[in-house]
Amino acid sequence: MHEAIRKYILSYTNEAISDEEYQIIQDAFVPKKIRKRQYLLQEGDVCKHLAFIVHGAMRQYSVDDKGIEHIIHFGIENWWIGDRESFIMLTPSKYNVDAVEDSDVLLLTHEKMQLLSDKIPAFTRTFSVLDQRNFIASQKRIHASISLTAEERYADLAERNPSLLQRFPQNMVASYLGISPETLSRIRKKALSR
Amino acid sequence: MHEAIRKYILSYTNEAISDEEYQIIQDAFVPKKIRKRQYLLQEGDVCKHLAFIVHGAMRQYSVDDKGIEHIIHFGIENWWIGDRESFIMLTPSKYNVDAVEDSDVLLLTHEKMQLLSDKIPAFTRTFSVLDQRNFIASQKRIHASISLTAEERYADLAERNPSLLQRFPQNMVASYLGISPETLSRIRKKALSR
DNA sequence: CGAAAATTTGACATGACTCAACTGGAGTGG
DNA sequence: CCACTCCAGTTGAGTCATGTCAAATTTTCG
Repeated sequence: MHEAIRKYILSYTNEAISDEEYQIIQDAFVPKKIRKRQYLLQEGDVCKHLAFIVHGAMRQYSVDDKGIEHIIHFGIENWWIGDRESFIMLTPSKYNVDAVEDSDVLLLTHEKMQLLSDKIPAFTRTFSVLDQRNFIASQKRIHASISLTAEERYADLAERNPSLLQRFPQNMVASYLGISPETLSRIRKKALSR
Repeated sequence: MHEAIRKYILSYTNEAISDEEYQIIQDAFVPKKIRKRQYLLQEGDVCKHLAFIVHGAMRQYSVDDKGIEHIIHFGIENWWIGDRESFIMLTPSKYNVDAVEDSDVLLLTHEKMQLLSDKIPAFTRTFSVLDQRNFIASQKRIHASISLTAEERYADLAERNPSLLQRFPQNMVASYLGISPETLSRIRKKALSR
């Protein structure tokens, strides 16, 4: 299981990881199985762990006054999930995180993350690159949301992240795009006839 | 002018900066004046500098096929501006960055940034905190855009960032919120009568 | 197989956009 | 310093994209 995180870090930095370092990493990450529909984080709790998804599919979402879910983040293999705001600030989260498929994750607490950042340069670099990529991805998503129509946003997602469309049910994709399930259904129908 | 960046870094890390370090920092940042309407970055160019705004107001935006501008980022004193994607990936930018008021900025190239990251721990930490904050801010903006109405998004911005409303003309605020200037005008009128 | 959930479809409502006209203030040149 | 222009902002009318609600259909899964 821990092998996954090793490969992941190696994919971000081309310098080697020593056995000692690998040991530290192995101690820092706690493996956990999360069954479909089980929560990793519930609204109101402080997000104590970031989770590295080894296998499975998860989502981060809020629920509004009307009981409607708004998905702001999907996670599949080799992605991280968790509420960064709550994790860093130690404030109660406004979000829920749960599993959409049975998932295997590696949990990392804030303290362990500090530890890794201090002791393992390759890890520091990995996280800094990750932050940058996240920033860029967020920027793209914001741009899409203020400048594209629902239809264009769907096409954009289909092109950029086709795997998400296969992995998550359509109503969740609609929520992620910020449109109603009915609208997404109609958009897809229209897209087929091309 | 460089004093501003020193104060800025100190506000992010409570450890001191030595005179040598300060010298390195001073060498890394190139001051520049940018007049209102002048470009810092034009679509198609690679973003060679991130700019730290010492004084002034700037914006980052794209222009669509219909010639409509979509503002994805505002910058005022003590904020950074530039297209991170282009800056990091060295790809041509899809965005323009220009000054909304006469501005004083400090320019930082990618190489200088690497240099500072390597040599000055306080700087590394500053940037890592900054990335985290950016990530959190982006997350909030995405959440707002998929779950709130135009009216709620305006109220949200007015509460979170009132200074932007005073600094930037209304049509730009509308663009930033992803709504038409007319709609924003109506929303404000409605908000007044409360 | 049967119940529950997801998706599709239709009819209708509405928030936001577009286009156009009007208003007022800021900047410019004579 | 005034007259003129220009641009931002406002307002109104009509349209369109997307949402809402409800019913029908398909899929999933116990």
